[in-house]
Amino acid sequence: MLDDVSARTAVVAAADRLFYARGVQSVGMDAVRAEAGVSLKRIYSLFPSKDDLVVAVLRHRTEQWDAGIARAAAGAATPRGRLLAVFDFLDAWFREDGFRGCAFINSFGELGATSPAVAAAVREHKESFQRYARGVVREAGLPDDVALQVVLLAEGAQTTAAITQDVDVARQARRAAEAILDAAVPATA
Amino acid sequence: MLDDVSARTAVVAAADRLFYARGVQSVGMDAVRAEAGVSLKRIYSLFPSKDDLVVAVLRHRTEQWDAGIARAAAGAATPRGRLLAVFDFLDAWFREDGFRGCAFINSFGELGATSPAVAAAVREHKESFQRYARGVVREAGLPDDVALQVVLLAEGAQTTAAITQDVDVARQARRAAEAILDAAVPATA
DNA sequence: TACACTAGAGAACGATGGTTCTCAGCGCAA
DNA sequence: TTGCGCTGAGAACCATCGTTCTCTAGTGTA
Repeated sequence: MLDDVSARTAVVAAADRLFYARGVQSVGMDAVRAEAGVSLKRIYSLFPSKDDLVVAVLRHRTEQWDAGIARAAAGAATPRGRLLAVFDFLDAWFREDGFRGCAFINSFGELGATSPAVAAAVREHKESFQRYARGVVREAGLPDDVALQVVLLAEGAQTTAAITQDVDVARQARRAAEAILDAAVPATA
Repeated sequence: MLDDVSARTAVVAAADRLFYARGVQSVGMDAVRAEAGVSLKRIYSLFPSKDDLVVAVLRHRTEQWDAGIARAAAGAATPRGRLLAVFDFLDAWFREDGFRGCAFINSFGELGATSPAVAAAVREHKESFQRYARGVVREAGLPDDVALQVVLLAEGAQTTAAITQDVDVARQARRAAEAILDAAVPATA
């Protein structure tokens, strides 16, 4: 028998896999039960409703995202390098089997209009990413606007890579980000 | 009584409004019937299945998108201006009531994994937009890569504007595009 | 008037979903 | 051993959905 923490973890991981691969509404709670190996009763004692489970999955994804970005940034010596590392992180992700775009964007499109909790979780995640970018941009001594511009490239890369399956997207996004950063540094070339 | 063409148009328009506002799976065919004022029997004689209706809605959106982009581009004298006009078009759109992101991205996230027809329609639309950008970029005498980079900004702007409701996104995307274009012109400042 | 045909309203159908309930089995305290 | 409480498996429940069917009313024609 699993303790609450392990059961919770198993359910979230299973739901994440299924929701990401097929979309939330295409996956029944029974499929989650089967994938997680945790009874429906238990799932509903851990999460009051499917909506709460979706939110838990998104929070879990936020943690993974943050960790991935941090790991990529750790290899860079400068703020500029840390910003561009985002695109190397994306590049590796886009090449993974089963990559299907940004789970937050997908969930927002599917449920944002009908579930305020999901919409809020998505917004929170995207705002947190923008805050992160802004922090690094400031370290680099560049204006805040640059952060949003780089973020736009990262977001666009995610949806475009998902839809077109073009494996080159992250590299192009990185080069565009370089151009934006170069243009933003006070003319000291 | 409506002839087939008018009925088709009414159904597509109604479905478009509902699907865009709430997501596809959250809208039943009965709601489409009520909104369009066309009987279920008629709808099913016009579209073999909901999936086909979704595809028809997407094709209709593609036409609207193309027309909007063309209209925006018509006011610009240079290829560079036509490229940047995309962001003015987006800016006006983002400010509309009920703006909820790109219908193609939303549909792809929701149905891309389960409906090959929807996935194909979305891919087609995005590829067509990339082709358009590539054409204008070539007119400007710039390398193809620039087109994809500008497209990434436009895509990122759409999802970010939808999620954060930040009204300034299109302007920032435009400025980033300017930086990319400037960086791409052979150094003749 | 009688008839054939069509279209719309909405009931019906079969499937599926989220959520709850039942029940049989197990561990454990006394 | 007896009985209590908890658990998992899955049936049950109720709503909803996509799709089809029925029935009624109206139209045009002879």
